[in-house]
Amino acid sequence: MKATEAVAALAALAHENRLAVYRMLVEAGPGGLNAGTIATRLKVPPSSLTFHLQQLHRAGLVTQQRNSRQLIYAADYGSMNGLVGYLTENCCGVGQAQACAIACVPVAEIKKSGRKSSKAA
Amino acid sequence: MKATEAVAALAALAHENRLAVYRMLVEAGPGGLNAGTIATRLKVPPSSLTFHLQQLHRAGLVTQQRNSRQLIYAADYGSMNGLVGYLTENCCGVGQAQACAIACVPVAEIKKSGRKSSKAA
DNA sequence: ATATTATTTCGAGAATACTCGAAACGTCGG
DNA sequence: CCGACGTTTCGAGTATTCTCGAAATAATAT
Repeated sequence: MKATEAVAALAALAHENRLAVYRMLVEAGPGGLNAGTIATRLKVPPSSLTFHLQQLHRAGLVTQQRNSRQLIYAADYGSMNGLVGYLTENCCGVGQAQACAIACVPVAEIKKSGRKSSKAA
Repeated sequence: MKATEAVAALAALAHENRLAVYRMLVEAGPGGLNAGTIATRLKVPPSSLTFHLQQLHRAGLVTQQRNSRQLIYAADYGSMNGLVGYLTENCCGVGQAQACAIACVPVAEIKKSGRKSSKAA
């Protein structure tokens, strides 16, 4: 992932409504949701929602697919993982990742062993 | 982590220079770097860099500490992990995370088993 | 005290992003 | 074909962010 792409993805997520949309889609799973459903749930005017969905789509974070009259949006998990990987790349230096392995994305660890018991931030 | 905090963190990272600063600090490790070093490496005017460092600091992504004349900035790994966790929360629904576990943040998996062989995004 | 270094604050112009109503566009049912 | 539905495009006003030189602040050395 290039820096430009990462910036685009982060900018796309850096807005209250868009972040809410994205998380809604992440939770919704591969089936996604249609635009109207999202607009209703978030109480955002259709034209505003389109604006935000386009930002997410252009950034590659969500996919768009037509189902007859409806447009289905779904989270693109690959790009999400790419972004997370980009942020944590070379954490604590290239050869010494072990030095602070606990600090560098222990999310998966937490998810595997226990529940969400340690809210880091 | 609240939505407002996440938006602030994402907005802080959603800029070419700031993302470069942040990744530089993530790679630098807990020791951090002083402002001047960052400004020199990125070829950004001091006043501009301060503006960006403040954004990162206010968002809680980096810590600030004075060392005599120099100000040392370091990545706050806890907040980074919190942000990543927030993005991937409830992936594919609360009770059915297993359904698409591979899609939901396999970053740690990749880091553990092999090298960076599969560039997701 | 004075100079030197490291960094921040101030300020104002330039650029970019956000909101949302009205109108247009694709799709389906009758 | 025509109406209804779901969604997007257009446009203009409003708000926010970015940039960076000049001046101010903090810390140290002579």
